[in-house]
Amino acid sequence: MRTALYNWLLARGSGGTFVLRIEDTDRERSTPENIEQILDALRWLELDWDEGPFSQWERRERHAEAIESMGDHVYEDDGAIRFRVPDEGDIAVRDVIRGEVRFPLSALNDFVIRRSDGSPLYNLAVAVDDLDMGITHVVRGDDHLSNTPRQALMLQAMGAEPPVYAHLPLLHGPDGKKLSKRHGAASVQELRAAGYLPEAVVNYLALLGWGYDESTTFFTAGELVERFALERVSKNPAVFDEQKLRWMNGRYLRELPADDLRARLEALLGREVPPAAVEISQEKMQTLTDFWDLSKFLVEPQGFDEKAWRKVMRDGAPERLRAARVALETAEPFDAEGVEAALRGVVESLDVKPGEVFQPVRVAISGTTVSPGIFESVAVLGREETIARIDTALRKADTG
RNA sequence: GGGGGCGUGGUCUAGCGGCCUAGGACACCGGCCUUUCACGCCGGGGAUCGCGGGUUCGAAUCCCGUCGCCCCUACCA
Repeated sequence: MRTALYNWLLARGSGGTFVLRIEDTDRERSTPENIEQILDALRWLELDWDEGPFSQWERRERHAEAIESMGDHVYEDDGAIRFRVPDEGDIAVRDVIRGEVRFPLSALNDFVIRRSDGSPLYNLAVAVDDLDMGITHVVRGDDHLSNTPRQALMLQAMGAEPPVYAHLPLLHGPDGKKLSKRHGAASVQELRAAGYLPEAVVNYLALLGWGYDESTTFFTAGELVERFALERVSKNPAVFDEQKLRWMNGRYLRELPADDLRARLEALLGREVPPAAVEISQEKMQTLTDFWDLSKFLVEPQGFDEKAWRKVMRDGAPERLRAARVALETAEPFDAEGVEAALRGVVESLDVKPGEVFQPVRVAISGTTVSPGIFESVAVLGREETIARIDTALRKADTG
């Protein structure tokens, strides 16, 4: 995140407490709304931080004072204030990821730090903030590296030591373009809505541009705090790979206790979900939103998917379905084991392949060819509902 | 144009002069498991480490050059 959270966070890591400025990526001034969005995202990710005061763009007196303190490093130009960059020499920026980066001053023009209308420009605002808030670390996107000498120059002119910088490699989308709020990054919100778990997102993000050793892939938040080091962050931009995130999310999902998973599903879907449905879907979903696709048929009848119907309901399938119906009418007990015994009995007596009985039943109750385990699904649906849906399917088979 | 940054399989990475005939993960392909789809397990293809020189007994790792991509060069952030 970058520009302008314009506030600081207290981050606690193994290295102790340091004051960090986090900037978000869009090149627009932060509004209270998008600051709130960012904070909301940080809360969702369950990062450990304390919010500091926000920067005040409208601190005209303070900015005037700062400009004053820069003496003849600044001058007026047609109402605006410019910073005077020496013609010779160079300035070094200390960056924990890139090392020491030197910029020849001859390449820098005198730059405007305050507009003629009195408003501060970004470079001035952050330099003053860094000084006033005692910022020790600035962690932001690589696209700001070239801006750093200007900020360091101002800090120097104000008689202050520049903070430690860490310029993170930028993230790109699969399209190769920079990932921005509208693509994936605002994404923290979008990722949440798409059914990703915060712990999986944190784990995946940590691995984008960083690796601990040659084989470790999974990290708890605690391990990350302990092991993550800005010094080890890679220097080159990374492509955000949602497939890998999906995979990782699935791994985290399957580790979740069933009631925890259900609570998260209910929070996301905004409705109650049957514990049994969660249990039988857990091993098949990769994201929370997959659950609904997988299990909505357990909550209410779904229409038949035409493709699935044509693929399964042919070559005597209705007859096998009828046989299954009969067996299920008397299956006892009506749980996964009982249902399995009944349906396997049908398979045996008809002398067909298991799938030839199971698939028609699956389509009958779920409308599709993809669902959780068939015995569990039938058991969760209950005898009455299962029979009713089979009857519906049989009627369709007769008429269609 | 000037300045800065970056360059390991399709993707994310490990690697910091010999343990690299370049390791792991996602994706892909094949097999096993199997009631579908997944999961899981096993196996496979795929990288002359952007390119060219140099240093060295030895380089992905050090140096130089070169090419490509990105950033800054705004009274944007």
